[in-house]
Amino acid sequence: MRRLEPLYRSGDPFLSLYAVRAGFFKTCVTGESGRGQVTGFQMAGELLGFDGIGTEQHTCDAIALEDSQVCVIGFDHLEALSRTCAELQHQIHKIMSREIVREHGVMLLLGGMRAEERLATFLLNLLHRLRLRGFSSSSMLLRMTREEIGSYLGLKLETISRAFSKFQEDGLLEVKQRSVRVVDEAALRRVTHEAPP
Amino acid sequence: MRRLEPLYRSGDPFLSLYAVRAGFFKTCVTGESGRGQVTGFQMAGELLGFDGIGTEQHTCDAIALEDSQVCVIGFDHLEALSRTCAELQHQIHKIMSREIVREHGVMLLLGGMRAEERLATFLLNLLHRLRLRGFSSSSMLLRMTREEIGSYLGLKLETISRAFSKFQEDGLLEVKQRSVRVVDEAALRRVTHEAPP
DNA sequence: CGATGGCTTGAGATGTTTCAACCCACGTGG
DNA sequence: CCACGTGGGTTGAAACATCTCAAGCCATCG
Repeated sequence: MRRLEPLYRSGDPFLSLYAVRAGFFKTCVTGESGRGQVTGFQMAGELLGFDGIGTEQHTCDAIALEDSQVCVIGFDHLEALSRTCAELQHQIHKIMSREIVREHGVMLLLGGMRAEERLATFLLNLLHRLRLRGFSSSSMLLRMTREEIGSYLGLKLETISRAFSKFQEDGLLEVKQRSVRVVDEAALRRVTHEAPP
Repeated sequence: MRRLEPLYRSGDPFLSLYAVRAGFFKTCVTGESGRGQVTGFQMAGELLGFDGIGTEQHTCDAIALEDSQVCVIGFDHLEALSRTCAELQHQIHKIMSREIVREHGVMLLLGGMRAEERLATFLLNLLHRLRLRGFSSSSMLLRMTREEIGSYLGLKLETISRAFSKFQEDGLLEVKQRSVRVVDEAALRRVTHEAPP
């Protein structure tokens, strides 16, 4: 599928999970008040669609941020299969549990952290996930806009932009538009650890 | 179990889920930086412990906010059982999915709402859950402190206190310590809907 | 009855948002 | 091939919401 195309939208009937085979997605919810929020970014190897199981309808939008390929996993089929394979069954539970825990982390971030702390946490998380996939360098090409990062982190795009500039001034990053090189990873990590009393 | 006793703590090995039979709990995570955050409140009929499946260890603390009783559900047992009963299996998936969706809602709240909007949303959600349990009145007795509400909503206790006072002044609530009577539910709902552009 | 934990309220400090202007990179069509 | 339009990004100054600090109040319990 092509960039900016939706994989599914809030309200669509839930039939399948999707494994990202290649590409990059964002998921976003829209509240009653029309306000929207990015709830996550998904890259190759990650699963999408768990939000729909509870209500038989998807409750958020999944949008491709670059041309992508997904593997469709019929959920009925998956449930049937997992009844015959305890290992598979357990894996499903683990993946959903990890999603819950990941969101706890986001709540911690949204609930108490400063802008720079949020961005540093976000960048380190991205870096970590890229490394798990063998991109062991410290450079990355962001697939999302400042606005999308801001939405995810509960900040405005201007604030994200300022934080990037600050990190660059302080020699933690080299930022050229969407490309980010982590110059001083230890210092970036320190930013996420310093807690104001 | 008695008030303020932990049902489980972060780091405890994961063995079981817990169904709240009676009483009231909070769950809270603690980040690297020592910062803590309440991630949810659970009342009778709700399930606790899903955070532990992914890592075989609990990743947050569950604390009783009043004397409570839980039903322990061995997870191995539950998985075995659900392999023989598609209906049960599906229920488990649904419950976990709903937990994920609930957290999306909290992210929306933490990411973009104003203090009063957050508190109004929180109170309406509590009211809703109490009504599902047959407490159809518009009064409730809060089981948590202002500080715990604040932690959950990403605000300081003083801000919660001020928001309560404001709602009282405006005739939306009657607040006497922990007891809250919703006087104008429609107006409270309106507070949650007005979005600043 | 005094101590304690929880709650309220005020005033000033702080961090983020808002508004506005401007810049830059990229792609398109003349 | 260049000019221009557009979406995304940067930066500054002022407005705003929440936090911080501090003082005081109220209920509960030993």
